[in-house]
Amino acid sequence: MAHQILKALKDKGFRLTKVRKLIIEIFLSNSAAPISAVELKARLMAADADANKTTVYRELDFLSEQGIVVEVNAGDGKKRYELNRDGHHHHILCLRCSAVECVTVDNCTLQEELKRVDSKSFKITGHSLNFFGLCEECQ
Amino acid sequence: MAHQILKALKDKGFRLTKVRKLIIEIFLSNSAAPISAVELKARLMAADADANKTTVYRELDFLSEQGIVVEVNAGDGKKRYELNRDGHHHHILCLRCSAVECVTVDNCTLQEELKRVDSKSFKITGHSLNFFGLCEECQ
DNA sequence: GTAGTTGCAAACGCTTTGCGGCATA
DNA sequence: TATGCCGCAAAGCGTTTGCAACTAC
Repeated sequence: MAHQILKALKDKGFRLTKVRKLIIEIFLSNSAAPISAVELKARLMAADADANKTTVYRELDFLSEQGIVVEVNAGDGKKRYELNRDGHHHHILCLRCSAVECVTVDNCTLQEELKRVDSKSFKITGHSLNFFGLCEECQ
Repeated sequence: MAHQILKALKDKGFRLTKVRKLIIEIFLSNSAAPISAVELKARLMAADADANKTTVYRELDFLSEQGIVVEVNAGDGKKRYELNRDGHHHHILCLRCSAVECVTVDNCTLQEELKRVDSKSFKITGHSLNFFGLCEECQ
């Protein structure tokens, strides 16, 4: 799993540093929810790989540019990232604790809306759907 | 139009200052797109009512608490606000210039998704749907 | 007069940048 | 060794807070 990503990076001439490998590993083993830079830094720390926050931000930027992760906007002022998986999905956000969860919507009914909206002057390339509410703990 | 809002505020014991009245006026005459604090400050300046940025932020907070405006998250790190109108609607965002437009979706088909999602541990109270793309000028 | 409101300055949280040094290939 | 990567410090941006002065009612 990780090998494909690592190999692809190496083939492009990028280096496989300790931090980079660990971050990719963390993303691979963290399918549940998008994580922020601060959270990622904490995870690295917990894994005995204390990386500077600048490095974390730069690495997230890098992985995003490489299409390995994608930015997820939770609307709480923090950027979050998750693995760039194939499946189109959306997110649920807790209004109190800002927890984020992924939701798989079997058959995204937004396609009709998209067509309707696209007739306007805007050229639509994508959409994001967020559900807001309270998670189990915060209810 | 404005009178109702102003009267309601006055009845609650809040004061109708020059800046507050002007901001409400600006929101009323600006149905097209949600605006940010910085944009609002610029509009005030243009109307010969130079308000401090702190005041602008506080006033937006206040109007939001009073339910007169609602926060709109464009995902560009800036909070935006629009009049709290009855109609449920969504937004289109330009990926290049961050312009925001409102879209009225006749019959929001998200209700089914909502029910499906609500069965999970999250207690869903709302949702936000944003379309991304390029506006006419940026294409 | 008394609360609600304002401006100023300073701080905040998250993110980015500049630069010298380090380490992967 | 050469380029990519790193940490540190500092700055950037949008936003918030503390405090004293002000003003609408």
